[in-house]
Amino acid sequence: MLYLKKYFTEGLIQFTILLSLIGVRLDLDTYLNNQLPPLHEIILGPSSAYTQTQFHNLRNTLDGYGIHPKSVDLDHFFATRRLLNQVHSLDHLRVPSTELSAWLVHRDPESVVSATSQSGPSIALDNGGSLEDVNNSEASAMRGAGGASETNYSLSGEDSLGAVAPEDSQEQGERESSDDLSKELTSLGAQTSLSLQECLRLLEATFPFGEEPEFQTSGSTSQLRAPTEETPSTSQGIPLQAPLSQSDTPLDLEQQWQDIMSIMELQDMEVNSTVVNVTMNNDPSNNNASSTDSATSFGLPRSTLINQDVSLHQASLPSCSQDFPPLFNPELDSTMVQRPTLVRLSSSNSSNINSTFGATNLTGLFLPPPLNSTTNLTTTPVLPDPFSSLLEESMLDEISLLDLAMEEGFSQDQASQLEDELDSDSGLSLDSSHSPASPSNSETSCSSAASSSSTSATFSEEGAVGYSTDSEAATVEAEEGAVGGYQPEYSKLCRMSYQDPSQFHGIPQLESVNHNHTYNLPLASSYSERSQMSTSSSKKGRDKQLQQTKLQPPQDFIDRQSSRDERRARAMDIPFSNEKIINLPVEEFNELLAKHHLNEDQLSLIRDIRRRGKNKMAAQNCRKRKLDTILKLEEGVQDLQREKAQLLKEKMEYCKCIRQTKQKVQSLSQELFAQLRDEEGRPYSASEYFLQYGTDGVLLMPRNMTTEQSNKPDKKQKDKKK
DNA sequence: GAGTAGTGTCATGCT
DNA sequence: AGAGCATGACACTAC
Repeated sequence: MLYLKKYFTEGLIQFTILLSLIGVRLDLDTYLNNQLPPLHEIILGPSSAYTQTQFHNLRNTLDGYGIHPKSVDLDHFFATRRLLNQVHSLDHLRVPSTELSAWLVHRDPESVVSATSQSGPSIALDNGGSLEDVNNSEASAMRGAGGASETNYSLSGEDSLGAVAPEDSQEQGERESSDDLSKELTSLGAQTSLSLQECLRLLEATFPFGEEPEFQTSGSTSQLRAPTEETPSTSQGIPLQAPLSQSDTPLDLEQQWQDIMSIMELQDMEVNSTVVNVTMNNDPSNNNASSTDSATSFGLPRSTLINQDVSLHQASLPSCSQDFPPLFNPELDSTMVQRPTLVRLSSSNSSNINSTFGATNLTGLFLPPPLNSTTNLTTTPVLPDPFSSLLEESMLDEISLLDLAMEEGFSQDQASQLEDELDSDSGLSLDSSHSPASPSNSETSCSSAASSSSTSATFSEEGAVGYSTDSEAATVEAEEGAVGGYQPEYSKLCRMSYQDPSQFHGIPQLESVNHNHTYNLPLASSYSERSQMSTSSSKKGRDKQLQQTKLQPPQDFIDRQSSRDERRARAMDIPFSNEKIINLPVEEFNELLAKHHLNEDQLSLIRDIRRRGKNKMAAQNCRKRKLDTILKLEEGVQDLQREKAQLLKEKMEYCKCIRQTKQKVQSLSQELFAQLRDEEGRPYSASEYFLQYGTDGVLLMPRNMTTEQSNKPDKKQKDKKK
């Protein structure tokens, strides 16, 4: 658990990640015990109901809908969003890494145990031959997926790709037991390479479908070292399957988790062009520290191991931009380009790849299917599709879209707004805080017929709300409880609706109601406000305060809670309520003043009260408008982010399509190239010639041909219209 | 005690 | 010109 602590120290984000993933892991413990589908899904992403539930839970609890803007849970919320985004970015990383572990197997027959027991993230670097195999398998997987013909594309003409070593004995060995497998692999030790399919078939034959220990588990340092040290035990025919899958399961989960973390952190790091740098990037702080306890594969130990056993030094990371520049925009590429890092760890000879498959590999890095297909071919056919479908569809659709949308723009305010939208009752009472007959009531009547009927009926009874009715109204409001729970919080403010006096024209009572009644009876306004405050279940403190307040003498309470103008009005013996002073239409107001013989001080005070009351309501509306404006802007941002996410998704789909097309073109061109013969019947050398596609067909062009020369197709060229 | 949110009030400009 | 509205700024209060 030490590594957990270390992750904890890295911040709340990782804490949240841990929490969420712990849940997954717990589920998968039983999942594993039942010998059910492999652990790939854990690494690859939420392909099971567990993760789905997990994300639903995240969304339900942490997406802000149920979080108050001031709630500290928002920290979890935003952290979770980042987590989800990070998980999104993981989608294309897992499979390539898992695929590569197979190469460790075939590369070093002595390390069968390690390769089979370790995970994909353990980077098995190999030389050109391996790469060729990878490409072959990848291409065949592509063809298989695309329904293309099973043309053999062993790339016979490509010397640089290294040897293709399909062995008949290996074909037999794939049906044999693990003992035989070990022996076979041992016997193959002298070989530089063998085809990926053959190797993986052997593995598949040894490890029945669904278990696949070699791909499920992360390679720990100790385990990685074990093969070379404990080769005899392996070669002695010890059953590989059971012990590995059983004993390594708990550790594997940890390792996979750390692999996830490692790759997540990798994505945040700058991609280096060499494998050594990449591994160095992994070590220093996070991964190395986290991997020490559980001996995860991404730390320095693994790189050391790889350097020792698999000669990573010769590996290089080809530049993605070489082959596939225009397809990536900086935004998308920032993550996509980094993903190939792990994949490239296994690519020791990029030039070979590029020369033969062109953008295939690079595009394959962009999207998982081809690499997945490779893994799929040999290990779990279920893996790739669920992976891609879940990550690209489910996660992008259900999580990424929303999360991306919320990533920047989903503020606490919007969270509270959404919360309020779900909780219509609470939103009705905002302005009722001032008094039962306050504008909120009228506004409530605007938004809720039920509540308006009760409140407005109460307050319009008298026209100008009297003290008694206010008290009653306060009681009504308090009794309504759910409708009138006053919470002077942002989210409640957001629910304020504008005063719309025009709605009440012709209805003097309602028009009168449609104003702030703060200047009503002091007791009514403040007391009812506090009553409403007490109705809020979340304001227990206020409730206690209210209980104490209720015990106090009413007059005392009135004096204390009255506004200045109310007190002044009482002191000046103003014969009508502040409610009337403020809310009456100017004509009625003037008539009211005319009815009563008032001195100058009284008139001045009344006019001040009216002015201040009007201004107070105006200020409330102004603030409400501000908030609504902010919310609308945030909604706009959210919409734009959703749109952006959708566009990104479409872009990915287009890129996927382009990649597949490129692969097809590449395979066809290779097939075509292999069939081409010169005048003497000899095949053209791939190092000397290449195929150029033009509008009039395919031209065979010498590589040393300059651009100008290429414009003159008078050289050796053949038009192969296919 | 400081920070913050909510609210009331004033001043000002505009309709 | 007066009334009303909108809004920035400030002060007060409660948390």
